[in-house]
Amino acid sequence: MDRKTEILQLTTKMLQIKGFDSFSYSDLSQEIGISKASIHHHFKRKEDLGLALLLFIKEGTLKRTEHFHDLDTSPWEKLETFFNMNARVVENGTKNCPINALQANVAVISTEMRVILKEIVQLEIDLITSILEDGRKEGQMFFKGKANNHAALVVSTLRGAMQQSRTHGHTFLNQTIEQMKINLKV
Amino acid sequence: MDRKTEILQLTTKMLQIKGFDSFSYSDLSQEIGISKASIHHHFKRKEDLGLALLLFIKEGTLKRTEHFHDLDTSPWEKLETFFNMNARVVENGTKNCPINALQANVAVISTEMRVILKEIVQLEIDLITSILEDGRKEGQMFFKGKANNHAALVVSTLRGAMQQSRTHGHTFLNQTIEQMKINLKV
DNA sequence: TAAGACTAACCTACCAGTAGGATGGTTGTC
DNA sequence: GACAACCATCCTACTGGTAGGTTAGTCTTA
Repeated sequence: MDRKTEILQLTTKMLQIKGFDSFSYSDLSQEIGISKASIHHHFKRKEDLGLALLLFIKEGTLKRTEHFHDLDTSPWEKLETFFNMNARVVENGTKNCPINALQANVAVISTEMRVILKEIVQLEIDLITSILEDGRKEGQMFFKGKANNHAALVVSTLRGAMQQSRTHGHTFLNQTIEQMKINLKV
Repeated sequence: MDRKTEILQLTTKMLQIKGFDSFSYSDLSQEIGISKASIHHHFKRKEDLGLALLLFIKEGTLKRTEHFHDLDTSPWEKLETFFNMNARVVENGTKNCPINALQANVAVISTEMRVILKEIVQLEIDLITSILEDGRKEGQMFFKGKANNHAALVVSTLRGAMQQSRTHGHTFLNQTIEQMKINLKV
């Protein structure tokens, strides 16, 4: 793995634990074991690092989204996979969801970063929209109103529960996901 | 209004805009128009300020919760008041919900702060639980499973949507609240 | 030999926090 | 009423430390 990717992965971790404004180039350099100036060599300014991070996350989200479309499983299985993937991110309790972390820090990140952040969230909403549409079409899922609106609700709930789990523990997240599933049953 | 309260109110605002680690005593002193040392006089360390802030927020939440119990309105009206109150907090788009901000910063706040933060969230869940129970008992609301679990879901959704509205705008929050209300209709 | 990766040493700006003192109002005592 | 003791509030000036960022130069590899 190249250094740039290594830095981006560590940055993701730092973002999840501390937030964008609360980790430093010094933190990164110490953990990786190279000098602070070396991090600056790869990402001149923290703003550049932030932008690269967002593109890194977006790429990952895009790949996962495409993977979902290729899957030959039922809407229910897809939805559950999506929930499990997200639950795993905050599993050990110390890490926040990167999207949540960035949205909380919206005031201290650049406009460019904000644009990509919005695109990432939209990718997820679109994915859930198509899963919900398929689920309803096949008579496996039930919900009122437009699929798009309900997808926005599902993503909001998941993100909110991931955040609440930081104080209320991981079982809180699992219970909330369970309740969402109960609500979607026909 | 005394200085201490003035500082706490400004701290709440700063927390909402920047996050707990990203505003400084210097920020506070400049906005209020007294010296940095004077802020330290009132709150010796930032940790003390943080703790006082949590107690300040908890007191406010407690008062509001009690106010709800005294209200002689329908469960639906209560729920709507609760939603509107929260929506107003993030209305102009620059401010985050303080609870969200603190949960995102859980790693950089003290254990004492975390305990109170959890209590505040629990107060809200308990309030919504009783509103939902009343609503179902009176045949005005419909939801599956336990009221407590659905309340956790409602609070998570609201907090999540408040956070998402930072990138997706205020209409996103309104639509999500609307979808929640649709789901609760009999 | 040229480019990429890396480094020590440094810069300025800002951070939380402290020392020591000025101001002005309140309270107790004669 | 006058004086002293006090106390909350505020100030200037400072500390040690860390932030993001720069410079000028070395090492390594294709």
